[in-house]
Amino acid sequence: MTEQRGLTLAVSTVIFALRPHPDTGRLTLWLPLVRRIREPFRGRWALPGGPLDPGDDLATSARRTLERTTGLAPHYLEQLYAFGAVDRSGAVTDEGRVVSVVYWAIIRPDEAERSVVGENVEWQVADEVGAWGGAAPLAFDHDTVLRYALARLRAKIGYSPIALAFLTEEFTLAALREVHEAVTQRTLDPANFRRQVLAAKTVAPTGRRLAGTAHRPPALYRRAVEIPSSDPARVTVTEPTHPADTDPPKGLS
Amino acid sequence: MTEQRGLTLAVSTVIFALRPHPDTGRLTLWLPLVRRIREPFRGRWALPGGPLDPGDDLATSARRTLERTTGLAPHYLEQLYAFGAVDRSGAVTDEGRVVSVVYWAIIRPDEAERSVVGENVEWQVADEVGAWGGAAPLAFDHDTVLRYALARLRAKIGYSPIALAFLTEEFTLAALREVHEAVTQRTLDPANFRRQVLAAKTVAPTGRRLAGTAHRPPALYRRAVEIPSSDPARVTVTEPTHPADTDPPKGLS
DNA sequence: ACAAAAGTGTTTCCTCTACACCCATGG
DNA sequence: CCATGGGTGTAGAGGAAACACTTTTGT
Repeated sequence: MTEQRGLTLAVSTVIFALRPHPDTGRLTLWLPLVRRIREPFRGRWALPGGPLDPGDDLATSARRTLERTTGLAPHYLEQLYAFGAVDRSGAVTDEGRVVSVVYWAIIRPDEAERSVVGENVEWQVADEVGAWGGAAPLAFDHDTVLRYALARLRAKIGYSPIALAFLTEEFTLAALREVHEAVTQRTLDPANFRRQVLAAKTVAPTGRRLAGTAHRPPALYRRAVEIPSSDPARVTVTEPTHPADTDPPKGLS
Repeated sequence: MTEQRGLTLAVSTVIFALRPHPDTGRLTLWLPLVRRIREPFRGRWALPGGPLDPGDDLATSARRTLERTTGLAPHYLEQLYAFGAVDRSGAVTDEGRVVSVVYWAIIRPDEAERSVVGENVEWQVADEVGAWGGAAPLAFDHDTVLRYALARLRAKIGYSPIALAFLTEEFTLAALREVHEAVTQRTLDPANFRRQVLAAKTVAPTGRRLAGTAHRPPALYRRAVEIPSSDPARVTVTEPTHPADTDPPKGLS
């Protein structure tokens, strides 16, 4: 096969972490954005990323971007989608066309705390970013990308144990519930949530309890399953995946 | 951004259609493969595809491949995954590395009938192809790709109306059930299947009936919904996707 | 009449939901 | 002893699975 002139393959990453909202104090999704210092879209915020190094796998490139912008390694990393519309950089620029393979990642808030925020890197509230968040549009088609990543995260947390990737080794069921509530933006019944989680056997009690809570001390739990990879090369025969996927609920339709 | 030497972006497509199995006569999944006439993997079967034309969108490229190999337009087309392992062509070849964005498609059997089968194109039974089917491995990492596409199709048919893409304008509920049975490889209770499909309101009766059946004439139905696109640019605010997709069953976990 | 599939009814089981209620700790 | 969340119990609604039974055609 011949090389294609005027075509660049880039890898970008949507990096999610949970932090309190600056106004309400409620736990919400944040992500780091990078201010563009060159045309096109100079001055606008964009997802961190860069051209694919020919020596790197796609996921490796995503990890590298993550390390570069936050200094961290992800606790979950999944390919989101390949975006390749001809006009996705606005008009086709002189430098040619860019196809982006986008990944999305989850990092833990305790680690995000000590993340090194570079000069043109800034953490922002996911739902208040870009045109959909009432702010200036992100560069390229990154508004669409971010919305799609949010949709995937919010769908997938419903049928996959990825919520665990937001938590430290030991955690209470209340903390796990707060992750679900923050991501899906709706409150859950603590009693029913507890039963569903325990029935799924994705967590196991450590036997220890959290002290100093001004109420009955809650039991501590740990992960009882590995957070599943959606890498096609690692998927077993019986298990499908997403969902891309995006995966989705139940029944026929 | 600068161009990357030694890196080609290709688009391949997994094209599914349903036909009777040559031995058992039961409805099964088939797909067209292309015999490679050049190194690497000369003589081996491969998924149809080719390098991305800089003037084409990714989906456009997939459609072009489909038209070239079968002469047809798909009734369903969805991006599957971007495969980019450094060594996915075996060793890194002289021509350099190839990253493939893979799509999967559904075409109708009545159309597949009159599909033009070229010299090095052959329709084969999906589950009997490649190393997993007990035959010679497919070229590149196409065994993995095909298995992933099959998993996605089999998962997605459970929660999305894509089964309709295998059928003509008018169809019986038995025909729709046979599509589900052929794809998932398990039999379904006709009574319960009927109720689930009707409750989902994805089909509507045409008022007409199918005659000449050696039994009570079944009612004919038509699609009552568009088969949803999973293109991120077309996804609405409320609906997630896979899916990735691949999406997946219900409940927490 | 009989076979064979269409289509309806019914029972059982299981899960999800809502919400009442008791438990254990800090102040 | 009171407030606060942790944790358990339970009754009702709804859906899925299994399967009996009736309907309508061709032969």
